[in-house]
Amino acid sequence: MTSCEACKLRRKRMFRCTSAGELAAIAAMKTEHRVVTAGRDVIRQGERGRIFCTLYSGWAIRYVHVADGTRQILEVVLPGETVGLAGVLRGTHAHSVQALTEAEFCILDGRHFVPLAQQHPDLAMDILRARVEDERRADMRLTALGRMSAAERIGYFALEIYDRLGQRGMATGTDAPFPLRRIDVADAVGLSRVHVIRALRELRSERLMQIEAGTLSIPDVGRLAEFAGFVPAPRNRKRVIL
Amino acid sequence: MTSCEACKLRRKRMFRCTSAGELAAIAAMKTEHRVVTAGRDVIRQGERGRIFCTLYSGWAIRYVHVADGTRQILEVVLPGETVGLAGVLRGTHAHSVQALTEAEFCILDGRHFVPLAQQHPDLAMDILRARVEDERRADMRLTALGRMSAAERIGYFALEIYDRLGQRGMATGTDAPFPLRRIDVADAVGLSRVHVIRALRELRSERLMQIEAGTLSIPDVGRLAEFAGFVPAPRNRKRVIL
DNA sequence: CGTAATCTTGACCAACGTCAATGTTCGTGG
DNA sequence: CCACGAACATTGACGTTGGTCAAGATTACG
Repeated sequence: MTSCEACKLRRKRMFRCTSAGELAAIAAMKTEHRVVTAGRDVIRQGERGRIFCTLYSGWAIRYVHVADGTRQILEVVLPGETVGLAGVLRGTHAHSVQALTEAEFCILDGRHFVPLAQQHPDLAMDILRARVEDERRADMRLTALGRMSAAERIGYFALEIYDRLGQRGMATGTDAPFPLRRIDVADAVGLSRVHVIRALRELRSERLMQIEAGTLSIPDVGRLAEFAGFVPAPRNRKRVIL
Repeated sequence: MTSCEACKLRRKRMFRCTSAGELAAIAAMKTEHRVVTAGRDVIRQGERGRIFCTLYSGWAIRYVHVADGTRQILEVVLPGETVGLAGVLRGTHAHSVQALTEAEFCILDGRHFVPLAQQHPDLAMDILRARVEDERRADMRLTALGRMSAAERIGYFALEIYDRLGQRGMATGTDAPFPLRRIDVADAVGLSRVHVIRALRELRSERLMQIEAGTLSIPDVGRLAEFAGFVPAPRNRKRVIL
């Protein structure tokens, strides 16, 4: 089991340094290092909020099941992000978490969270800061669904992910990995699979962006950002990692 | 100026009791009790995050300005809810807050927040809990915009507000105050004003809900909830109030 | 009583969803 | 190496939902 002390993720520049005391407490919370194949749920909507987890490698999504049998993808989860904390604090997970590619998760014991946060006020404050940043992203996604056209929504969605990949050093030049299928994009931006294909054709013909063979290409980030009304979040502060 | 110690809101059953020490610290953070007329902004998108505030009475909205001149309403703010904390922690307010009716706000000094939270870990934890609950609501709103029809979205939106009004004792029987205009509903659920009117006609003809003369009527909450896929949040814990 | 704001309706149009057929990619077994 | 099937992507035809525009109707308020 990969130990928190040896964790390569937490050395990345985008993440906050963790004091020795905090690190020990986080390590004590870790119960399992779970490797999951693509398509597997790690957390299921409705489950008791016993665990939460940090994505160590690979891609995942946070989604809800909708009454008519479809789903709404709430968020794409990238390495270093923690999911399921809400379910721990509320008692029940209100959404599922699924691996999109083969992925590794650090499984954390929810019972340890409250004492940990109370004994480490700095850490607790940075967790709050991270949620506040996530809240802003959620606000922007809501705005995209409420007020933008199909092509703009997709452009916005791609840019948000591209930006977050860049922070992790996972985007090279104009390209970034992008393992989502058309149906995943559709379920994230609130469109049908077929219409996503049509909007992607439009975006490609305008040379704004392209998704091909699991790779997202954005020839000119500024131009796509203007088209989609995307404003990157300021990076004034490093993010906590649990 | 209404003092925090004499605050009537915090006596409501839905809110958590505040210890004497916490109350003193919160009172020290309060810089102003501001009465605002309908339509006035209390926080403006782009502003430095110097202040945040708790709505004491009246209704407000949290919204963002969209490039094409329209707006997206992110949330309806009800008495006892705090807005702008994200702007304080991020440095800049990413959204505006506007009074929808004449409203009273407790204006709080953002500089005092971090020390307050660190000296009162229980309070900090309850703030985190409140945000986690808000996150769930945001997830559900996203799902409504992404996957539901016009009438369902409006039904969902109305029920969410009706439920929150109920917690505050502001809904009587089948009725609740509802000062939003058609255009406000439209900007909240991502539709045009005209289409909101059409969907409301449908909802009224099905006797699911009605908005008339500033009053929302829901003859049968269960039936509307089924129609709109609304599941009320469990009320296992009281909410913090700042 | 008059004016401004908001609501309502109908006509028309654009965006998006649905369905069905075809193409493409990729892994598997012969 | 090839044949086959499964999963996914793509396209076109067509239907539905929701947006836009413009003209009254209603309400609130001075």
